[in-house]
Amino acid sequence: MVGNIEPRKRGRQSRAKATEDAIVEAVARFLEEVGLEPLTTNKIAERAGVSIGSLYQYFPNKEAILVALIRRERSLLLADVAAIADSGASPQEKIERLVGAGIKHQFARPRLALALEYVERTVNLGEEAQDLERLLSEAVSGIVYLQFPGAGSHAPRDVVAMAQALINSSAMAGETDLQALRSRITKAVYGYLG
Amino acid sequence: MVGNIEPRKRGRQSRAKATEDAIVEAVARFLEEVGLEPLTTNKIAERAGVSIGSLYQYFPNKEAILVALIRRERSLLLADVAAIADSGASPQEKIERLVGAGIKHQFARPRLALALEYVERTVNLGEEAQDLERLLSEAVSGIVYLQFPGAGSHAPRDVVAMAQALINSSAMAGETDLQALRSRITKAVYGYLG
DNA sequence: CAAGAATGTGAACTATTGCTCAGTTTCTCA
DNA sequence: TGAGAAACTGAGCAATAGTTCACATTCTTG
Repeated sequence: MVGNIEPRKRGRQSRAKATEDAIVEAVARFLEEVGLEPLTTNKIAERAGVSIGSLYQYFPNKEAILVALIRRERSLLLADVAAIADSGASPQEKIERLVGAGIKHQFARPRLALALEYVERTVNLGEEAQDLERLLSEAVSGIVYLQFPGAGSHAPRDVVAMAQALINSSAMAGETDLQALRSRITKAVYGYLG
Repeated sequence: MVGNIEPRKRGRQSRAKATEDAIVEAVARFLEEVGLEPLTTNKIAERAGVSIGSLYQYFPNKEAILVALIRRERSLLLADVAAIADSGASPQEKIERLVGAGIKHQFARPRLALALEYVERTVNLGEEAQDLERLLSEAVSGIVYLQFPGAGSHAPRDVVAMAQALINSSAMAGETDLQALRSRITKAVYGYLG
């Protein structure tokens, strides 16, 4: 299952793009509803409403589809985080918004976010997905050090881990009061950093 | 009446117990060194130095071995946590020790702890493993509310999630200064609760 | 020791996996 | 319109999965 993770063919027609998207989205839904272990290429194709042959026209193997999904999700989050970093808001405001972005992202598809958390550590992300991860990490670090210049070297990593854990825990418990969650996280983060 | 006056013939059980333990431990090592997805019953048997037939004499299927492993690990942690809860220490001291127990547990076998975190959410834990989980959760709740009687209803769950995330993050980054980690976690916990 | 119980063995079966490929359908555009 | 390009199809292949079972070995005990 190790190998090239690039699409075999660059889709030129919109039909191709739609098929590719359908495949990635099918994996997302399967991870949400069933799980990682029973995920097979044939089931992916079936859910996507596509033949198994088509699937392998767009992805060289199963892992590549997971990586594409990770890339898709990470891009969404990165866009929000980058916008916050580049905004003219105060450092404190940026941190607040960062927490909000994390909540929004994970609450959008909680089970998917949880499943991908494991997949990300398991799968060999390609260069592109690793770049996203790096950009994301740098953006967060920048914001954290802006507000807490004296924070330790693992502060950004820890803050992300903490927030992620709190959000997950809350989402899986079915909470809906996101304002309350947001203030709990902010409290924990400032307690840790300040 | 089979009043369970078990003679417990020495040799009769020790060989069987050793085989069962070897199987469970083989899974633990495989999860640490390789991962969940490539885990197969034949590989488990091979690592345990046992035939595949023997494996199925002790466990009805692969999942059951994972559950047995989870039970083993949870029991270790529960023993420590219960001892802390039953000790005569002050509430604050109990919280300190609780954090210490979490660190000790996850740092003992970090990769295993991480892998099991995912498995626990995936696999259907039996009644016995669920009981352990419940007891653990109750013990932690008791300690948390002792020190923070006014804490919200999800405080114990959140504190555990936070601490777990910080420890994981630290362990996977290869940190060794456990005292520093402990104080960081305590800070985050008190920041969140206080 | 003898004999039954407990424990251990591994070839082999079935189902399923990831994946291929020879061929068909649909689209594009001169 | 028709012919080449793009997209799609699905039966089927080799590999591997989980699991079974008929049999061998080792232990316990009268």
